[in-house]
Amino acid sequence: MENLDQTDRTILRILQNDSKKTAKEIAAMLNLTVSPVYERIRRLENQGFIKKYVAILDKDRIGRSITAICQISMRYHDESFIDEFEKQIQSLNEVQECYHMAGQVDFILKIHVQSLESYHEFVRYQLSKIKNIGVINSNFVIKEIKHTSEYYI
Amino acid sequence: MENLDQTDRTILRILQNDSKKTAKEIAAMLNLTVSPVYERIRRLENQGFIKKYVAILDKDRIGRSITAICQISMRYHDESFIDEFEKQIQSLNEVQECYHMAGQVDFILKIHVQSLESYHEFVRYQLSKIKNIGVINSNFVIKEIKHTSEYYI
DNA sequence: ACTGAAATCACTTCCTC
DNA sequence: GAGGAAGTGATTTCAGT
Repeated sequence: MENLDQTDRTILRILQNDSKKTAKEIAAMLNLTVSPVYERIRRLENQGFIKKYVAILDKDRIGRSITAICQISMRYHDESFIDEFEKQIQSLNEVQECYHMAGQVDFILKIHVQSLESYHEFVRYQLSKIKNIGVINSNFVIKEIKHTSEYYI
Repeated sequence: MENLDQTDRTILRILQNDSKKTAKEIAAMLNLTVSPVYERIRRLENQGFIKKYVAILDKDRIGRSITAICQISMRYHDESFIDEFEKQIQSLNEVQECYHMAGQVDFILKIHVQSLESYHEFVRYQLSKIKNIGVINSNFVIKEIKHTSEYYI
C-alpha cells in the first residue's frame, strides 16, 4: 500500500470498476501515454495487488435469485473437525462465501440458490451431511442494498 | 437461463474465472473458431447475463485485512427510516455488502477496514451517526474459508 | 449458427530522453 | 518514470455456406 502512488491508485480504482477499459483510455484520463500505464498495470499484477480479472454475472438472469445467510456453530472444536468442515464447504457450489468467525457463531456462509425449495435440498442433502455441525441458523435476504467487489482505495 | 445452451454456459464459466481469456483461447477449448465465440460473448453482454468486467484486488495487499460482519436491528420500521438507512449505507466506502434480511436482524453488513482501530472509528463516526439504529452486533472474521464471485452454472 | 479472411485497434517491446 | 515508434496479436466485421 505504501509503495502505491496516486497514479497507481487511480488505475486500481478504474480497473476495479471496469477492467475492459483500455490502457489508452486510462492514459487519457491520467494525461499520460500508453506505455507508462501499461507498465504500471503489469507491475500491479506482478506484485499481487491485482489478483485476477473476472466477469460478474447477473444472478437473477442465471437463476440464482435466492440469497441466504447461514450461521453455523460446531459441536466440537477439535482442529481435525474444523479442517474437515472447511474442506467440505469449499467444494459446495452453492456456497459463495464462508468465514470462520470469532464469537458465538463459528461460521457464516452466503449461499445462492434458485428457490426456497433448492435451499431446503441444499441444507438437507449437502450441509447436514457434514459431520459435527451443532446449530444451523438460516436467514434469507429480502433485498440486496449494496454488493460490490470494489475496495475503497 | 432457459435460452442458454451448453456452449454459452461454458463461456460464462470461463469468463467468471478469468475474463482475460481471449476469444481465440476460448474458441480452442470449445473446438470453434473465433467469430461464434465473439458473437456469443457480445450477446451474453447485451442480454445482461454479463453485468460487468472487473479487476479483483488482494485486500491484504491494499491494507484492508480486517473483515467484520455487522448485524443491525432498527428501532422503528417505518418505510422512511428504512429508505434513509439504505441510502446512507450505500455511501459508506467501508461497506462491501449490505442485505435487508427476513428475520430477527434487519440488516447484515460486510465491512472491510485496515485495523480494529479503524473499525472502532467506523462504528463510532459513521455507523452510529445513522438515525434509528437499535442494536449493532459486530463479529470479526478470523479466517476466510471461501470467497468467490463465481456462480455455479 | 459456424467458417475464414480482412481491417482495425490494442497490447507489448524496446529505445529514447 | 514517461514518451514514441514499431511489431505482434486480438478484436471486430462481413461475405459465404
